[in-house]
Amino acid sequence: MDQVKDKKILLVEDEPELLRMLETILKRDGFHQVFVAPTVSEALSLTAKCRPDAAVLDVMLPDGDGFTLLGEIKKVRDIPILFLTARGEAEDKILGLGLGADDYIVKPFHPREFTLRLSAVLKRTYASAMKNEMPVMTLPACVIDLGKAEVTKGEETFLLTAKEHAILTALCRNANRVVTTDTLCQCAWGDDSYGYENTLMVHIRHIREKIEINPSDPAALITVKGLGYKLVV
Amino acid sequence: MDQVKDKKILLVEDEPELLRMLETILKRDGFHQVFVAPTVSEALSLTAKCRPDAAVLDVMLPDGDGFTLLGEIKKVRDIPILFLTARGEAEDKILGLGLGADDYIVKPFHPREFTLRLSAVLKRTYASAMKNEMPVMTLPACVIDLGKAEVTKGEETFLLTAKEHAILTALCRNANRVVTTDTLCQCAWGDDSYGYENTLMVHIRHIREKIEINPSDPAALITVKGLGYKLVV
DNA sequence: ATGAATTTTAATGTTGCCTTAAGGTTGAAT
DNA sequence: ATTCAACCTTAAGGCAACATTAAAATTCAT
Repeated sequence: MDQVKDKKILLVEDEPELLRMLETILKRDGFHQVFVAPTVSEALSLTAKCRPDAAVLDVMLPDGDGFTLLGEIKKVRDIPILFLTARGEAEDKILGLGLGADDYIVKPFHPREFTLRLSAVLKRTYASAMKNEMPVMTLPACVIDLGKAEVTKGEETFLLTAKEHAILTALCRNANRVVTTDTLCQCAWGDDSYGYENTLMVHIRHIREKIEINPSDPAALITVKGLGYKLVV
Repeated sequence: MDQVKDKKILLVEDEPELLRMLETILKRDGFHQVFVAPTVSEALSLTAKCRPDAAVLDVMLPDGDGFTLLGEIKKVRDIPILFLTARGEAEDKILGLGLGADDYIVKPFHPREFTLRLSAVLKRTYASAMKNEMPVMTLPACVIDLGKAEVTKGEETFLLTAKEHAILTALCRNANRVVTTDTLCQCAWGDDSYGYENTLMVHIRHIREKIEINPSDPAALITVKGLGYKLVV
């Protein structure tokens, strides 16, 4: 459960070829929550919508430069920021002056160096926060973050309610294994949980609405008739 | 007075030519307390004697490698360490695995990049110590300075009271994650904190009045019904 | 001791989560 | 085909959890 790889990365780069390459590298090295934007304006709206945990910015962008974008992002979210730059291109500006950049990487770069620097920055920033052991589950359709009590599906994130959180926690802890209805009820309502089977069903539906692509044709939260449910990851 | 330049730097490099170059660069860029050692053993004795504030280690050394030296140094002093490495030379080991390196630089490098990275590492490590242990959080609407126990929103600055400070500290330490009501009560009132839930709510309101644009429509201090609160940054 | 600032209590208002319940599907067994 | 059981879906109301406010109690500095 490498928490670093579960962080949401915002990639801002206008050159399509380089963008595709960066995305491929990230995905290959295990980052599965990558959001991309080719312009400053799109980057800002994405930041508001997806709440990334770190951003990688090219210095040169079609509708502005990375420095001002950094300022805008930092105003909204205090996340670590990594710059992409050509050799000699304002290197001292980036790290030296207090612009707020956390690191920068010089083009052309070794693919691994990219993810290494990103991981290092994330580790520094979130080291203390990552001690907490609430798991992050990655499904094909979404990411379930029990610590944040939220699930991110595509570009929207939903908050989990108390019951949903309790039920999903039980399912995540037993990922890929069937959890009986009784067990789930106990997790959500305590020992005296008889009579909540119907209510459980409603909550299952609500959870499916948040984690499934098509809630009526579940692919992750599978019901096993007569037994209970299982979360397939 | 630039504190960073006053820090003591330990340089461990066996190749005389490169060593001289590094020393020159450091001196030229204002670092005036530079200690050098060509071997692991000498580096260790120097560490004990001079108590450096940061170390720059070559990966390859005549009587051992930089990794084990890192371990030895970290055992004695918890200082930031920067690695010198040739391209491709065990790059992933250095940053990827939690070896404790704070940064690394690939040979051959731009002279200025060297001091920039070193400065950045020093700033990161000692920035909080130079001011105060307490973190500063930047939210869209305000800046929370726990060290000063104040929050600045627009043009006005509010002081935090003791309870507000305790609660906000717990929330900041767990930024973006849900903190249960119980935990918050414990942080503010100690172990025997049952019965303060209502009081907590009042304090939450007061905090919101200081950190939110519209305290009645919170954007940063979010309540997660049935679970607790989370501070979204 | 006095007054201001902080914390707590308590009473009332509000919200949206949880639950209920009614009707619909599905699939297996007869 | 019919029956039955298990599960699904939906919407609406109740109620617990949270919000809000003001005033009382406490603390603290002067």
